[in-house]
Amino acid sequence: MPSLKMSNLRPLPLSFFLRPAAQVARDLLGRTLLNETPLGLCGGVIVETEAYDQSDPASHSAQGKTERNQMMFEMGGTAYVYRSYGVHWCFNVTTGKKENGAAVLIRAIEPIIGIEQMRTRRLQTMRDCSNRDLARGPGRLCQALQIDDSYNGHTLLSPPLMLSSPVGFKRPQYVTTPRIGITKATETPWRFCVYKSTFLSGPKPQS
DNA sequence: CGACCGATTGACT
DNA sequence: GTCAATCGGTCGG
Repeated sequence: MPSLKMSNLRPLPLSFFLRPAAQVARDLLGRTLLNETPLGLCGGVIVETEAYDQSDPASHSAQGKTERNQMMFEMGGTAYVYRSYGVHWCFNVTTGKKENGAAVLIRAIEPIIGIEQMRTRRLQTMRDCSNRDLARGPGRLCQALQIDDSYNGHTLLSPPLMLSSPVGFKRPQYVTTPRIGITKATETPWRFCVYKSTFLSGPKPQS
């Protein structure tokens, strides 16, 4: 069984998030995303991220602030949670200073802690769910970790929802690809994937 | 106001 | 491979 000591439970500091989104997206690979729910701690290791910023036509922030995207303009380290296709939640962490309008979408984790409670939530909409499918994709990840709009605007610098480093953290090898589901604009390679992880969403980034 | 689209998913052919 | 679910944003009339 995974150890509860997988993470030191110290959140990543504000300074980590006060950088360009692409840098933060890359450096979040291999970190832990944890949520303290009524059923206990759950979470895992981040294996896939995407960066968005205000100069990017595909970003929600490209057209300025609205009621829906306002949290994307909060200080780095703030949760931005939005509804996708009217059905799913997607979880982002903002980067840079207030009003910067940049964020990193967390697209997939390798589940480590609280696997049973995550499976319970996923089975509410699935007949069957392998460990691999618990949090592979932004909507699935939010359901597994019980992240919804009540977390929108919440700081990630303190519990219950936190980003931190696993014990003995080392930056993993990674690859970049075009982002998933983007049809606007000239696409930039702002999707970051842990090399050869089996917990990635979408098409395989390497042969 | 109505039509269409999207940083998606899951069931089905 | 196809397609529906479901809702806020955006754009045209």
